[in-house]
Amino acid sequence: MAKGTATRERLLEIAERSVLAKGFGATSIEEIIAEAGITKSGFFYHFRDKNELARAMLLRYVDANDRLFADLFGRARDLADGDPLHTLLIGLKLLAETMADLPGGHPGCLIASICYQERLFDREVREITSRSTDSWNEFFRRHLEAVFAQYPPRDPVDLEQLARMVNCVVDGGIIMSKTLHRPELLPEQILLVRNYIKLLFQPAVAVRAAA
Amino acid sequence: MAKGTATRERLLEIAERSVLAKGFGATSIEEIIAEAGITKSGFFYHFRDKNELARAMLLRYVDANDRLFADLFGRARDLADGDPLHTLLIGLKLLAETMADLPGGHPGCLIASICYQERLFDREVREITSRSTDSWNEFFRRHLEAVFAQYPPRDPVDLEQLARMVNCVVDGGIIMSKTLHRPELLPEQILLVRNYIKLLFQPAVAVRAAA
DNA sequence: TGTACATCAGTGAACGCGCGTTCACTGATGTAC
DNA sequence: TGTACATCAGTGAACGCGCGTTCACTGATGTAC
Repeated sequence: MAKGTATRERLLEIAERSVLAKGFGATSIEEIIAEAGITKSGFFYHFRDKNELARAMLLRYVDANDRLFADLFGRARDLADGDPLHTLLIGLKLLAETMADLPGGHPGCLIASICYQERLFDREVREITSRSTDSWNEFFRRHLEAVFAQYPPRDPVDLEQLARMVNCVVDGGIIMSKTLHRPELLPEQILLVRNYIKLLFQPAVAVRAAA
Repeated sequence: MAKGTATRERLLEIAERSVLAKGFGATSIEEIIAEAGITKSGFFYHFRDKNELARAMLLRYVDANDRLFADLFGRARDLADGDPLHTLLIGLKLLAETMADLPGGHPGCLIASICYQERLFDREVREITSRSTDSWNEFFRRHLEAVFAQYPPRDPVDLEQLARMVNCVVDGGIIMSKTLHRPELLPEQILLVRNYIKLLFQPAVAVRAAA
């Protein structure tokens, strides 16, 4: 990695931590560069202005999340031998375990942070947040549709709503974990929405046969 | 209402709107007083400093929410003739309807906003957020325990976790509604977690008898 | 292999502006006697 | 009922500090010929 790229990456990482702890408006360039050990002009060599920092930080966050999801659910599919219900259930379990293993708990969701400070950002940043939320909803909807094709639900259910519920529970779980300083609540909630999906789609016979 | 009390209330209302739109750090006293039409010194007559504004704003928000919940679930109990499952299901339906009726969608949850800017607040403010979250969790847990006493769940379930799930779904639903500019997603998600509770506790026989 | 030039990754100093906070003061209303 | 005083709900001016941004400059590395 080139020298400049490494510095830029460090700036983004410091900025993300600070934004999740104090918000974008209260995160000053001054403190970012203090921690990074460069001067203010060095910062402006990498980013035209503060909004470009926001954009770059957000893209980095979304990308990391996309890769994590693809990795976890790719491994889940391998483990499930292609069965869609098992893939989804194993994927959610892996997600819960990953969240449980984060030292100090989940640091926070940048999308949620930005949503509570939307006035501070330009249209482009806000569009990235809604596009990536849509894409995560789509991700779970596709998984649920594959499940639905093979497993009739025991209750009528809208798959789009259920897909959104997974993301809502994750975002809400992060907030509750942070507010109560109880990191275990996020994985707990992920496993709970997983239980709902299991209850909806897993045939009662299979449960008894497996037990 | 005395003159000063009305001004103070107006300041808190303006501050809350601004904090939910831009965050506490980016909400300046200057713009609050501009909208309220008083001078900066007038502001400092009502609040010793910015942290006292935060405290007062948060207490006002928590209090309004407590009263809303008490009102909705009080009406629900009347309508349900004391049956705990019906009380909870009707209460959640009333909650969803209330959220659906908010013009322009839910403005945001102050607790969530503060959680994404915790470094900006003193210990007292952070303690209020965690105490009120605990009390809302308790509120749903008590309702669920009353249900559990009369309706055996079709699946083993931890009532504390389920109580937390309701609050997680609400907080996550608010974020998704705000991010995607789709106010209908919040009531949709409340009804979905209501469906989970219904599926868990409502006896299959009763469903058919009622139909 | 040496030279000229371009690009990269910054430095250092200065800017104007808005921010939170303080202080001395004031006119209107309430209260004691 | 009048007077003295206290409290309420502010005004107006000033403060120092930190913020985001700009600008001219620089030493190290890469590239063309």
